[in-house]
Amino acid sequence: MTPPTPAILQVALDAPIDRLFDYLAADATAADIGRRVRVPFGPRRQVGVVVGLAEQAGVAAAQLREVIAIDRTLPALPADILRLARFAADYYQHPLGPTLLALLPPALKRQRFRTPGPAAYALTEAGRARAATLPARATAQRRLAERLAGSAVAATELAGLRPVLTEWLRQGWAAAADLAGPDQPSEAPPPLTAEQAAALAALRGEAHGFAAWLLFGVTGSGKTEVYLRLIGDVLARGGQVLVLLPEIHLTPQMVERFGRRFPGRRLVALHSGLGDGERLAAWLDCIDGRADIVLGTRLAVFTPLPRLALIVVDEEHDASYKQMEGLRYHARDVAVWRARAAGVPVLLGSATPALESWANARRGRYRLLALPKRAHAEAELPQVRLVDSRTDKPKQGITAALRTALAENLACGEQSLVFINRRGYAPVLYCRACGHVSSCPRCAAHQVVHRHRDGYQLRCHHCGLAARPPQACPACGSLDLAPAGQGTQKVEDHLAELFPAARILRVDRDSAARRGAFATMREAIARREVDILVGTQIVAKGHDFPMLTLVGVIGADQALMSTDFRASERLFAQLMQVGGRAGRAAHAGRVLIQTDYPHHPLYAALVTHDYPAFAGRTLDERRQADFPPWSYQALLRADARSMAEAMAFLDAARDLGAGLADGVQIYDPVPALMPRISERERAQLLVQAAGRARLQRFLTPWVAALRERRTATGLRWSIDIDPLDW
DNA sequence: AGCACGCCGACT
DNA sequence: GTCGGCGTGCTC
Repeated sequence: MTPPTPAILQVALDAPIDRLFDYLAADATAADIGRRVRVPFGPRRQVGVVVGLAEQAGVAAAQLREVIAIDRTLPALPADILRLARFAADYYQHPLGPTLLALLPPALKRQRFRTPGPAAYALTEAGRARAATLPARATAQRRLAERLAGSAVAATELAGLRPVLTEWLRQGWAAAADLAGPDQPSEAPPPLTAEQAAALAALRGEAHGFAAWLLFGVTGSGKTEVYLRLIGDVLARGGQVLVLLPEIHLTPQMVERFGRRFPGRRLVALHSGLGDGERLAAWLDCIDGRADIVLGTRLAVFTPLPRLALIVVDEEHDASYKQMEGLRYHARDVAVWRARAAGVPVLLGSATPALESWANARRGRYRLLALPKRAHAEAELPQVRLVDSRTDKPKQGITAALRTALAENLACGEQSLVFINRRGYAPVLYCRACGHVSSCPRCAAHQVVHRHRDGYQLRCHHCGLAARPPQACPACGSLDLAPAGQGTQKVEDHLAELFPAARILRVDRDSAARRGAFATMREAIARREVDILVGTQIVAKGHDFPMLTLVGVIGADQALMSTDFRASERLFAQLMQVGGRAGRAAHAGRVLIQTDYPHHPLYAALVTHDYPAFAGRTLDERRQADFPPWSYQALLRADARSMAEAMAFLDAARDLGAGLADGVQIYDPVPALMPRISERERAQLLVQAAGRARLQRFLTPWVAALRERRTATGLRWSIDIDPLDW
């Protein structure tokens, strides 16, 4: 009998090479596909994932090396996740290895195949007997026995008792256990409105098999309640549910709400704010099928879930679903693909759907469900008023109309929000003598004035460079320098002058930067310890502030001037959201928007809360210009020390693509909207086609050819499919 | 991405 | 005379 030929493993590695590597493994079987392996790679060792088994290697036998170890202690990545990764790698033109390794929890990318211990421990019967007869001097053992006396205890709470625990486990006095869910009754669901009931009935009618639903519901219409009801059905049938949320900030609130509704269910939060250990434990709960509900940010879309039966994407229009580097995926789109592959429904929810999704609903690819009214009958949509800032000239950014409204609200003891999407004190430092403005030495951007200790600091929002403000103008020597325009800090100062008795809180990335600061601020607001909030978009996203009855919007107009064709879509969504903060419960709300363009159709649609009108008009404009969603785009970006180098690469790329382009339009390379960041000159090349398939057929060979070429030193490039940012 | 190999300037 | 600059090429 001849010994069996050693199997050859095809391994995906975290190297920016779009290729698999073959290794010898004497005892490997098909069951190892999806498992982690440690392999020698050049002079180093690397962790990879087995993606296939072969009888023959693609390289000469002499080149083959043995795998060092196969990790058989952890579950292998299931086939559906391998397929999902392959789809994402192909579609987003990213090598498979880095794609696969990006979807593993960071703890699993490390060399040592350390398996995490059980999540919780409990006493065994023998342990209980032992505990009763412990001698008094066995203090550590007594402490352990006391901790474990009740129900199971989480491993993380047994720190310091580790050695004793190990001994007790060895003796069979303690054992791994499941953490018991809190033993409380589930919160009674609120009654449904007629619209919610209708949406739910439609969803329930087709709860099996793939379908993509767009749940279009105004803020406060109770989208979450629809999710919760549907999730309840799925859980009752034994399914797992994946819920995607745009921001880490939103997960604690949602986890709490889901936890109250489904107290006996295993709920797992998955986001980048977790420590490596917690993240691994959460991921293992998912892949092993213990988790019932997974709440997570975009990366959670790749989580293995053996019983997956429903995917929900909340605030589906949110741009934070798009990854901006590496594998530049859009979690909503990946979710739809995954749902189709898994044969389960996917529910996309938003008050202001992405125009891509709206168009998909109009084309019949997604089914539209609408919740046009607020859930509480008494809570009317906020009244939106435009303040003409050409006639009511703002002082320090605030018009008389807004000042009066703030004073009124303050007098009634109600909360107000002043929304200004500009961090810092003022957007620029300006020389009144010659007109010079502060600019970053490393970027093509202005330096923003920030308050700093007792004075000011100039900061670049692109590269982070901070500098002391000059005494005199660097251009003309004049001493007449002044911060120009408004930022959150200046508005905060000005409001403090206008309303000395008011308690003012600024909420922006700077003030919320410290870990937990945001939660602390949210609690202060909820306890009504704040009269006026000043904030950027960070406050606009999905937070309930029931006492808030007035929202003032400053400086919205600048988004109307943007060259980015998506700027107006973003502005509309942002203003709808921030307006939705006003008057959610029983209090009616008011929104005041200061603008020089009170007749602009975008604002007109806001006043009437008419997203469909806005979307319809904007889609028509996009169709005229042949922009997405009427076309599909890919953006090749390059950066180098000089613009000429970046452009030369893109010129060559364009020439390389010219022969491949079939039904694909390749535009000329142009400098990026932000042509210099951190002393790197940036340029880009747009490729566009009428259909996804056409674009893909072009991109695959083109990007492969680009990767083949050796690029000039110091030049970096990347490809972004369905780019959202210019 | 790392990391080694390889061919030209300023140092003990 | 070497130490080291980073250009170029490879990793089963």
